[in-house]
Amino acid sequence: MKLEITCTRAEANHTQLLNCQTTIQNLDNGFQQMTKLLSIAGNDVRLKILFLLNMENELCPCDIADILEMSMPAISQHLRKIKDAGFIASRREGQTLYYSLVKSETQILNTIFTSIESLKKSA
Amino acid sequence: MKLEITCTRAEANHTQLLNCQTTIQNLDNGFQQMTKLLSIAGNDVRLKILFLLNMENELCPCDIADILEMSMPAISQHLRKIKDAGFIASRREGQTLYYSLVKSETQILNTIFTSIESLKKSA
DNA sequence: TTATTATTTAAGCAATTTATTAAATATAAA
DNA sequence: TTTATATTTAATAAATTGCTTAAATAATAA
Repeated sequence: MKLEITCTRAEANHTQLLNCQTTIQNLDNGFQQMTKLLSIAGNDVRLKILFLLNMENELCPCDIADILEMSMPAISQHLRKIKDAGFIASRREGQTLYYSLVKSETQILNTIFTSIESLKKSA
Repeated sequence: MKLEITCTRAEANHTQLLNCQTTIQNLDNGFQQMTKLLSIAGNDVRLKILFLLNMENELCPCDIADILEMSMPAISQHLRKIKDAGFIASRREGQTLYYSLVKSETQILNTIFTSIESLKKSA
């Protein structure tokens, strides 16, 4: 495992830096998966969609569009992105599609939702 | 609080939708702050920087550039973005700037870091 | 079949992101 | 003062994001 040192300050501990590099590389899978979740949730609209699905169990695109006062295509495209990432699933009932959280993939979101609620207090 | 209903399906419970809208609006401050954190952390490079700062307590831009094998300006611009958001701080020691996490603002990240580490197992 | 409703998809576009390269600061050393 | 090192800033440019509008599906109702 190579480590190109560009910084010449004495304090730079090459062993420390190499160790950091190894750790980051070993956790590559974790970083990839977590970045996927956070980049999905790191958008105002999508975070609200995820929160709402957690709160209401399932909602159709139309409900979400009404609640967030946004257009259907805008919501639909966010839903598609979240679904492609595997964090929500849909079931059809007639013309209506119901979206819901894939619980096994979204455990970390519970911490985030709780935190959002607690941030209210300090407002 | 108005609610424009665009969906005509019978199951759509207007009270439920209005309640959702109220909840989302009441938590506006929480959503804003959480979106800020998640949009910062929802980038591969920045998530790794935050993880490294948590692991090593403080690092200079040069260390981070070496570890992640990226250019100094690229790292510097990520650091600036994280710092502008208030999640890291810096102290100067001669020519070197040391960056570290602002603990009070990054508690939620601990859950995320733990999760990254545990995702390794299932790889 | 035709019309209506729920939803998605596609095309286009403005705004944002993230890297690169080159130039500017800031501190320390010769 | 001149030079070197650590870092930031600025100017681009390519890629991505997230909306809009219009068209395409899919299921239901008339």
